[in-house]
Amino acid sequence: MSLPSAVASPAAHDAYPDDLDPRVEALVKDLIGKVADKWTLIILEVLTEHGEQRFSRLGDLVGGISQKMLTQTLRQMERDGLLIRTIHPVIPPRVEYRLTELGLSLSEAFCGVWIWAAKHLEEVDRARQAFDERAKG
Amino acid sequence: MSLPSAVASPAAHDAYPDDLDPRVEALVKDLIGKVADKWTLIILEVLTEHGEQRFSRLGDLVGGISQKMLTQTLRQMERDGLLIRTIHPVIPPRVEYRLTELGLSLSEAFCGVWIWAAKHLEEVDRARQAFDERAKG
DNA sequence: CCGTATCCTGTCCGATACTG
DNA sequence: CAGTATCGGACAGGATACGG
Repeated sequence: MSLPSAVASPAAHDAYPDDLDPRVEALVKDLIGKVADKWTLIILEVLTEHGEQRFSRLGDLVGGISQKMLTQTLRQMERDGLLIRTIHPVIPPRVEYRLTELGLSLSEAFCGVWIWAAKHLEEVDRARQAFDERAKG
Repeated sequence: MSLPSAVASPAAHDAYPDDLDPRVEALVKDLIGKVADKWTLIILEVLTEHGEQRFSRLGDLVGGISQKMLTQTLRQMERDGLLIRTIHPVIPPRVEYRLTELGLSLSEAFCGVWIWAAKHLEEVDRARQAFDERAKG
């Protein structure tokens, strides 16, 4: 996927696609709201990095997620077509999750955000300290 | 910002930066969790597209946000160094918000996600219908 | 092992009213 | 205009127990 090149306008406006239809825009915002969930992001990253995984391993790799939230988030992602759930009829049961093409494409779209977070971690931390200092003094 | 080129590995792993230190990884996940909030995303987009804005106009442009959430989200973003709040000492009071360089860089990182959402809106919708159909039948 | 069901607590978030 | 304060309903999300 190639991003539209930023033009030299006063405020870097045109990096975003202009969806003129306000109804479409509302839908996009709504979709963003669902898909930009913390756990969804992390699961996308884990599955991208480690490939297909079974339920419990996925939970370990994600870290700090309850079984309930893991199930819930995985269901929503499955419903949205981001991943496929495969049940192997063996004992003990074995369920594996893997990204679809759609899921992988979303993961790639989020890639820049992960890089941003890793890169600017300390800068954000400093900003917070400065803010808190000003608020306190 | 240029993304690292995806290498031809089995599952497109290496698009993500590998932060080996688990403590750093935890911090990154935490930061993602805060920054990937729905309202934060939309405010980033609005300020990127329309430039510096005052409080109420911002609320209108965002759409569907309560005054409380707007204030709250703006404060957090200011604390994180994503935007600057300028108070003009006039009557009636006039407060303007504009992105910092940091905020703009985050906005750019999210750009790909907006494009993804706009592009795959219908695909997600179809996936949901198919899923619901299977669940019902 | 992979869930679902239940309970319970905290937090989100809108509505409303009030200040400078 | 741009907030702050407070209330209250809804829901997120953890802990636990149980079922297939």
